[in-house]
Amino acid sequence: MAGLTAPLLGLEKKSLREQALAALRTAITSGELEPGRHLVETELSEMLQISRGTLREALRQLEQEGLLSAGPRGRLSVRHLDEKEIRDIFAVRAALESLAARTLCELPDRQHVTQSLHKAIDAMSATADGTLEERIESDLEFHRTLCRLTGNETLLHSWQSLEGSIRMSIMFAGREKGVSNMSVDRHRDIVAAIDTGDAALVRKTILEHMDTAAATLVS
Amino acid sequence: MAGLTAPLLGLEKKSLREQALAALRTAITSGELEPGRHLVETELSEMLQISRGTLREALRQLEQEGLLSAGPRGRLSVRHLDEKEIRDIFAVRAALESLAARTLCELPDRQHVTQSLHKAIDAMSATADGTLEERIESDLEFHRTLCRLTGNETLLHSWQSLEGSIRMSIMFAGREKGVSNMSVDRHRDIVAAIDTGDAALVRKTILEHMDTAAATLVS
DNA sequence: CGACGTACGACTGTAAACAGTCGACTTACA
DNA sequence: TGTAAGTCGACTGTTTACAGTCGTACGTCG
Repeated sequence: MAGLTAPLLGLEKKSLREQALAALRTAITSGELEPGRHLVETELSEMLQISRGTLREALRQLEQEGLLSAGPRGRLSVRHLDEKEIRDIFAVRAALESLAARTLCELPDRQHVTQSLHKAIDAMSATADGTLEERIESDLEFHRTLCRLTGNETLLHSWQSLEGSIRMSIMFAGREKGVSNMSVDRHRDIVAAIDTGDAALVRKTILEHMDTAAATLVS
Repeated sequence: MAGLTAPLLGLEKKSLREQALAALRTAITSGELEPGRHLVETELSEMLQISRGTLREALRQLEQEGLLSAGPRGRLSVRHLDEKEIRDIFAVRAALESLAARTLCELPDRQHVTQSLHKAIDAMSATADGTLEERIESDLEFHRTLCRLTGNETLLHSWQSLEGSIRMSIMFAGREKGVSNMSVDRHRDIVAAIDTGDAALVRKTILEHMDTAAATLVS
């Protein structure tokens, strides 16, 4: 019975709160709920067919993820990201992923690490001709894997807290700029650097990658 | 009428949710709610004299801050930190504060920055003979200020998301180890490094500071 | 004409009630 | 005696209802 993970676990029904959370995240990053838009609880709750109480729990979570900003009297609106904020987000992201990469260098079996990362890169190649959304997702998947492989749960959690903001940055700034910034080769460079085990090189590679990405979005 | 900020804003009553949040944070970090303890919503809500709905919103927030961990069926318990997790937390903290310090180096007016930081250090000196809690608070206040002064809201937010975990680490691991790790001098070194504007030096100083702190807690 | 007041509408804050699920304990039966 | 079915209690998930607050539009009085 061991090793039968995913398929059987399909029975576990996600709570409405989680479903609402996912739906709202998607709605926001897809632009269906445009930045600056005021969110009215009663409206949303009947759109999503859930009660306000349940909705509010999801909203709190989104608020803390930085996708929503609170105005006076608890008034929520979709966060608007200006160029400075995007730069700031990517600076934090760079710091986190830099830590991740450095940590991976010091791991005993880099074998498994680079193998997993190559798999993620292959997934990116597969979506290279897909929609913007698909390419963004596989790109983020790579970077999330980078953090997960460190085994540092706190690091992964911090990164995921930022993930929504990152996705928003790319989607909005990227729509006009015609982002092609998610090159597969760049990611191979990162893995190669990790493979060498040279922490300084890895750090440098990641920081450059982030700088490039951020510059593409705001320039 | 301009410039009359703080005193007049005293009227703003915090919502019950925020009060509950603060109360629970305190209860957890003070050890009143010991690690591993199961939290029962109905119990807490009547302890705090608030409804479950309001409480649940606060719990979601604490969950995301990493102070609570979710078991099966949404069962919440106070998170227990082992030594690896403490090291992981401090690694992320180091990455964030390293970014903060580096950013401060590149700021136009380091005058104002170092001035504010010296003020925070003075506050630390003032509580040097106080209780463990007081010293921890003034220590965290210094590091929070470090992040705030960068002007990078995302950085500050990420750091604050970690703050509860940091406080927990110090309180629990520190209780037995008799933490004296919050030396005022160490912090002066950091400010001095920032004052030089040498990013590499600053980074090194911060990382050493974090290493020392983490080592004190887990060794 | 302008300042003040007032009634109404729109939302959020908060509370209380209902429903479903899991575990523990008990009981019946082989 | 051991095992399976059944019942009870304890929680969480979710919904519905109520209260309070702020803005707005309109009306009144100076």
